[in-house]
Amino acid sequence: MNFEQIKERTRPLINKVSPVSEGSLDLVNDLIVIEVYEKGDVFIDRGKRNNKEYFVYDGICRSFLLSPEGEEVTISYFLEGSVLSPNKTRTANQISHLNFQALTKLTLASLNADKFEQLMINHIDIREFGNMVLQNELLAKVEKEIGLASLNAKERLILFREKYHFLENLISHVDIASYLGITNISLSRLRKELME
Amino acid sequence: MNFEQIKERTRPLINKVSPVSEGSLDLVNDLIVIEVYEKGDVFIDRGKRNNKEYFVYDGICRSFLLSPEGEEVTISYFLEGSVLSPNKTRTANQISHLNFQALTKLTLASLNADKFEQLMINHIDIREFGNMVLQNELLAKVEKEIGLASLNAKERLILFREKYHFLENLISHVDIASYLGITNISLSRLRKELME
DNA sequence: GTCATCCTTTAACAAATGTTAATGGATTTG
DNA sequence: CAAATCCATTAACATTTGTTAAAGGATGAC
Repeated sequence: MNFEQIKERTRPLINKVSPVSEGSLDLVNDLIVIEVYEKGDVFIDRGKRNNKEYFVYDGICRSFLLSPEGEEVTISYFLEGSVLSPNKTRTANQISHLNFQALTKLTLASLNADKFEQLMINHIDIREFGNMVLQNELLAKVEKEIGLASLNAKERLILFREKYHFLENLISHVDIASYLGITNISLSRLRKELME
Repeated sequence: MNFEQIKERTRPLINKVSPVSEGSLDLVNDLIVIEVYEKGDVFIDRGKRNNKEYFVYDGICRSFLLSPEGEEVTISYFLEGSVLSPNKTRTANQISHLNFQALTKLTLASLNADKFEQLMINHIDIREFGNMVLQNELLAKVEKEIGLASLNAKERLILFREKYHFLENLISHVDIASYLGITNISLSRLRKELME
């Protein structure tokens, strides 16, 4: 992928969040390195060092963690054309506290997080973009939290479908169930119930 | 409260998160305005403008939202000596998407968020502090999310007690139950069960 | 001090969700 | 093509959690 191709992929992705000037777009694109992963690959490991920011060009991935019982809990899904959680929010001292896994063939743009932070400091539009990513991230978390705290599983599944309808036929139901906070058996029951 | 008194209150609060130089501490303290609220007061309203950062000097408060069914859901508790969620994470266009309520008599240090952001941009130690606040905020959310998604109510209550043991005799059980994602009747049952 | 109010507990029953195990379909491997 | 593997579904039963209603206890108003 050459610079122009990268630029044309990055532009709508950034502008969807918070538009930046052409010059700022160039500065961001200068940092981009393309990474490609296969379905199932874990590309960020909890406990390991990571100092990158990521844009999702193609494919779907998820963040997950192990519960105290050792089961994988899906925290978030990230779709094509979205921005991964900001580095600062998923690392401490550059050590990741989450795992990220490709759920399909995955093409990412990765950027050095320190250099991107410098761009944020020096350019108000890039800063605005970064802050918007952060806000959206938190908003999504609060929404999910409210769902988990105040809705039953059926209502959560209905909301999930509104937001991620296409995922249900694409992604393991075990993953989706852990995202919804239920077992995959319960998920299966609810799917049946909602078909009638 | 005079400048020196404010400074001596702010110093440990900030240093606990990420230490800053004496000069930076002065710059932060220059922005501080003291606010005092009574138990029950809602001091940030969802949908209303807010452009402040806050430190909790004394007392306890919570953030909450209304569920689709119109019930209050407690999102987080903030204790004495802690920093409220960063403005950027709880507002969009300066409009708050959360409510914040004093659960006891409450003394807050408030700071203009734009001026504080400028301090973050210009001073690396203040920026580190701000970023640490952000990280801690997200970490707490992810922890809670995992709890809600993978533990049953009894296990969540046990974790809550480890983290906030003193709150249980101080705060309405209705609030705590909504934080745990259960009804107050269930909470009462679990309390009894855990006493035996 | 008594009444009123608010909060917590308890009880009885209903509904939702979990657990374990078996089944069936789809996909991959050899 | 057959065997093996993985995943979703189903069933039966146990457990957890919710709902509604009533009762008890604490607190504050008058």
